[in-house]
Amino acid sequence: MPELPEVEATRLSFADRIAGAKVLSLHLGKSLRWPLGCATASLLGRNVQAVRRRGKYLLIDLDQGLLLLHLGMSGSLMFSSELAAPGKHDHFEMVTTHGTLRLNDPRRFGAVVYAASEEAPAARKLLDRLGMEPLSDDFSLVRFRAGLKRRKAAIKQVLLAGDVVVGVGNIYASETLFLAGIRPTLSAAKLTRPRVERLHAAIRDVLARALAGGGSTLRNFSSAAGEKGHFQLEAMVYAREGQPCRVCGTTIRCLRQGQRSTFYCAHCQKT
DNA sequence: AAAAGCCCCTGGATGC
DNA sequence: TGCATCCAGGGGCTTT
Repeated sequence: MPELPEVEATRLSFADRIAGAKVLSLHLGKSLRWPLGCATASLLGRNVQAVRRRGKYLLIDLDQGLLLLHLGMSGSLMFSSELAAPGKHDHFEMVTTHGTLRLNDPRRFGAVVYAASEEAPAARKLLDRLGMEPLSDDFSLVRFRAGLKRRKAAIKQVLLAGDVVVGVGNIYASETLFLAGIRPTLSAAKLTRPRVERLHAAIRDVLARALAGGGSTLRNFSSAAGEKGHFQLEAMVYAREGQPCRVCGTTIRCLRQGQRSTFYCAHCQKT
């Protein structure tokens, strides 16, 4: 479910409401990807100061230390003062004076990790490798181009890896490459300047539009306030194998790159 | 340093 | 209806 727009929409849906809250209890059930990294009791009484995002990680700042939270493939958050009883896949719960934050994650690829600070090893291990934020000013054309220049791997996989630019998941990787008219298998280093320009614009455009639409995706999504997104952007290629390209009618193809599906139009994305 | 594979886990869809 | 197989929006870790 969550690529950058969904993670950001999730953040926006509860950041203001939880800010200033005091932690009353904290519970990590069936283990997620890693252990929390501290005793839950040690977090009681701390205050939530803000919720930030870095890549697909949510950073919950406490007055001392922070929680890093990742939704993985199937995670979603709810924040409310009136939640129903926890279900089978609710693996993390933090009760605060402003409401209860709960992580539901069937596949358990998600994570909740405590770090004493953003410079602590527990945080750096996860954050250090992350590339530029696509919706921020530091995602400049010049830096994007420089980042791609030193990568010989296929552009689709470089986008997905997240060390040049973060937040582009498997759906948006296919979609942005279609919009930019670039073949997913092309080496990142070999992209011509105009192609890099088009890709740069496509990434910003698609992610910004998805976010503006309430952070919904091409599939299901609801924010931590339980609101569905209203993203009406239709997939041009994703999951459309065998169907006609919406632009030229050519049959959309699917290929495997690094154990993930890639969809593209061989006519609109010639090289 | 970079790239390629592997793996974590559950559920839904599909096919026999 | 039951069972096996395949696939899924992520990403850290280990091996080349």
